[in-house]
Amino acid sequence: MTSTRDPGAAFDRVLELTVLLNADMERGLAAQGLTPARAHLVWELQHRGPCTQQTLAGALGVTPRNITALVDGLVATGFVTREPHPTDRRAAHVTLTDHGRRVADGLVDGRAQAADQLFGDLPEPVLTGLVDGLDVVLDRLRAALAGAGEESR
Amino acid sequence: MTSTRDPGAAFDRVLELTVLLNADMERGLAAQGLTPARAHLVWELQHRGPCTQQTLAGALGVTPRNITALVDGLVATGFVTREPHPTDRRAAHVTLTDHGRRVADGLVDGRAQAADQLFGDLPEPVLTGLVDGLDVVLDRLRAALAGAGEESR
DNA sequence: TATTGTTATACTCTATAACTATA
DNA sequence: TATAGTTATAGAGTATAACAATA
Repeated sequence: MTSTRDPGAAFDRVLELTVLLNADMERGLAAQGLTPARAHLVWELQHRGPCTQQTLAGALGVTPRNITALVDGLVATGFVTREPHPTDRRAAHVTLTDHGRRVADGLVDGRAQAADQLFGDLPEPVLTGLVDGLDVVLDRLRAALAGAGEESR
Repeated sequence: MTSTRDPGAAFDRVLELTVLLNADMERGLAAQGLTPARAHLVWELQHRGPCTQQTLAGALGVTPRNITALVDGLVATGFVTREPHPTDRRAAHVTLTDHGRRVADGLVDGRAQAADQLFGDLPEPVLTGLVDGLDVVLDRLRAALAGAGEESR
């Protein structure tokens, strides 16, 4: 018999949470006319201000070529523009449009609302227990990933 | 000042967990020669036994056309075969190869190991607190998604 | 007439490699 | 010579629509 307090049960819950959370976020982004990859770029842009595509490639962890494609899409849909870089004529300055900035603000708000909807008004011991548990699991996961990174070096 | 026990902090942890977990799973699957979508199909196939592409389309929640592509890829890489359906000559019976079955068994094991690595040997109050918190959050999320589904009807 | 799977077409995300313009 | 971004090419996942074979 399987307990609801064994490692497998906890893992199942976390997996379901990731699936549902992902679905929820994609739905919200699509309503704004954004894909997850494009939203990520918009998000970075709002936090860093206008920057080059190289910078964005580093921030998103993808190739410069991929950034070209993402920016193309965001330009076509009116979220960003490619401005001339003030000092380097090779580079482009990617900049949020007014619309892009409004949507980006909405993403920040939406994130706060989602956090509140899911975790607001939790009885104090429940929230504390959850956060403590997550911290332990996150530490273990980071350690495991770092170890795997070492191996394949 | 932001507490580490507010809704935003909990949400941040959950998001980081989903990102890291996803990266870890993709890495493991890639090592087996599987993409997430193909692994999902293999997983279903192992739990249901041989079945038609229509059935798989329903199980994975994608279009039949997409299943054609996924099965093409899995046939090419030796995980499954398309057998003639015993009774319906229109349909294909998608079946795991020996290799596919071995890898699928490995996925099941890997999942159990991951659960143990992340959640095994947790102090009882921590595991209990975590599972209780996740249950509450999952309920809220399911309710929110159901509500959103209603609206767009 | 309805169902199963495929061909045709298209969009998105992603990568590598070769190339252009500029530093 | 090195860097920024693009063109060229490719693979994977996803979708809709039209069509063939079979039920």
